Amino acid sequence: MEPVPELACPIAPVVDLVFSRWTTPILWTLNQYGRQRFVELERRIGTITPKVLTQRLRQLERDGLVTRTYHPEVPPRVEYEISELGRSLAPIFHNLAEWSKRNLTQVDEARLRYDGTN
Amino acid sequence: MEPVPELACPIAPVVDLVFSRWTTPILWTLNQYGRQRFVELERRIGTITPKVLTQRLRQLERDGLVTRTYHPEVPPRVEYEISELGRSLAPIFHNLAEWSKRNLTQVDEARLRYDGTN
DNA sequence: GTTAGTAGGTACCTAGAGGAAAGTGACTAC
DNA sequence: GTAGTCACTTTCCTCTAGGTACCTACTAAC
Repeated sequence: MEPVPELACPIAPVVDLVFSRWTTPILWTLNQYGRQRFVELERRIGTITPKVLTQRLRQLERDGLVTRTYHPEVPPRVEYEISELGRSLAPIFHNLAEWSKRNLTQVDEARLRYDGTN
Repeated sequence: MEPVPELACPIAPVVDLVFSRWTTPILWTLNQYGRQRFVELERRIGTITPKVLTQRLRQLERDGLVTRTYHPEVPPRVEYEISELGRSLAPIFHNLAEWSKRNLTQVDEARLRYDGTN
């Protein structure tokens, strides 16, 4: 058995890309509510700070999952939209939501069982 | 674990469950190579430390995604196996691998484009 | 008697992610 | 002339996940 590096797990890159902190709610919100402005995102997600929201949006833009449109008005207006590439993740999100709906109670039960037997 | 502002995002719980740090390679390895011992997991994943591996395995066991079998021999033997519930994630892993294979190059291209225009 | 192997446990420590709060610039409405 | 809006930026600070290193009991084998 040869030691296999962590990259032997072929989904590690996409997990980093899509499921790192805050990126999932951002992508979900953009996918769900369509093109929206910075403050709309901020308010919908609720507890995210502007600094982190900016960081994550820049990263998502760099990765090509989100497109940013700047309107040089006063006050400035910036709109974010999920890209074609980002939208291709929608079925996966849907699968995850389905799995959640079907199996999350089993996780809760397992936890109760585990905590009960100790 | 953390305050739950991401309630607007219905997949946040399952993301915490399945895609938090180290859990994905662990689940993937168990799903790919079947039932195995602690050291086998350790060697296959490569860079994980025993402390963290123990922590994550405990958590996965508590969540019902992994089953642990202890054999009181000398030296002790413990086997880990993915549970039925854990195995139900396999299609999602497969989807992610497919998405990777099909779209990861587009992410790389997007990054080059982004870095090039700045 | 000391080394190796197993499956961890424990104590300590550090890097870095992320939160809080205030600032910015250009303009408008009151 | 002051307050408010927007989309951030900057500075400072905290917290904790994860890494390092060492320890445990038990036995066989050398």
